[in-house]
Amino acid sequence: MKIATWNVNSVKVRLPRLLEWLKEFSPDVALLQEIKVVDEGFPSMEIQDMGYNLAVHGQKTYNGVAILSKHRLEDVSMGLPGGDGTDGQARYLEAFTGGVRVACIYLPNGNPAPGEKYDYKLAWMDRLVAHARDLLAWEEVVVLGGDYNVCPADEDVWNPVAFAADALCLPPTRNRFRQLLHLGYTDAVRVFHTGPLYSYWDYQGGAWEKDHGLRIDHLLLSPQATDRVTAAGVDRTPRGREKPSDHTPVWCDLEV
DNA sequence: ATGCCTTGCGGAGCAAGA
Repeated sequence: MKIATWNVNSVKVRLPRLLEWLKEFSPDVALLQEIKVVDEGFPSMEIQDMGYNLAVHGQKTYNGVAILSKHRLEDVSMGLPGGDGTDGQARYLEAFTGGVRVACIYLPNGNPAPGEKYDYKLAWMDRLVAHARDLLAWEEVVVLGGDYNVCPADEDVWNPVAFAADALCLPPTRNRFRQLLHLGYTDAVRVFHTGPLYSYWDYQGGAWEKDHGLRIDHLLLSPQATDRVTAAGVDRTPRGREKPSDHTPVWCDLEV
């Protein structure tokens, strides 16, 4: 079962890229972030025609997440628990599909740090850690995938010195990501690959051509999912195409 | 030091991204 995450940076603009990638890569489950549309604006027809069921948690202009699955989507819930209903940003969507519980995460960027935005990021991460802990009690095959806006280690940054004070790399950010690992979640890509590996390249300054990237998109696996993972990686192909997203898909294969 | 690019919104030039 192939599960992939991709920050598409506007599902409307990226629709041709998305459709060709779905056809070529044919993931069983696709977790999309930054769709930047309200639910009614989502290109449901085109995607359903390719054999996918949909769960959409949209928002006007910013954010927005969606889950695409070839399997039935059950137990769909919008929003990260613990927000007291005050979280107006569409950044979290969860569902059970094909025997796997999947979360689609668009974690706040947090820049500039320090500041209100960074405080929001850290608070959001604390809520994620708490929810991730709760999920473990069910002993399910869980995949927490998405744009984490976290570079877990220096090897995930093309220039660690330049990014040392960035919200994606600051110690409080990395500490919270590490809490997820300490709970028992596994960074799928790092099971199979060592060394520098990126999932995002800035549009500016020819970052893609110079391979000036960051690894900020992740698939975290519960112990039950880790037992079943057979492969994982980054699919760089979509980033090199016409009108690309600045992110590229990250995927894993589970034997379920 | 700043902008570099891309998006949405709205119909110019910001805000936001990372």
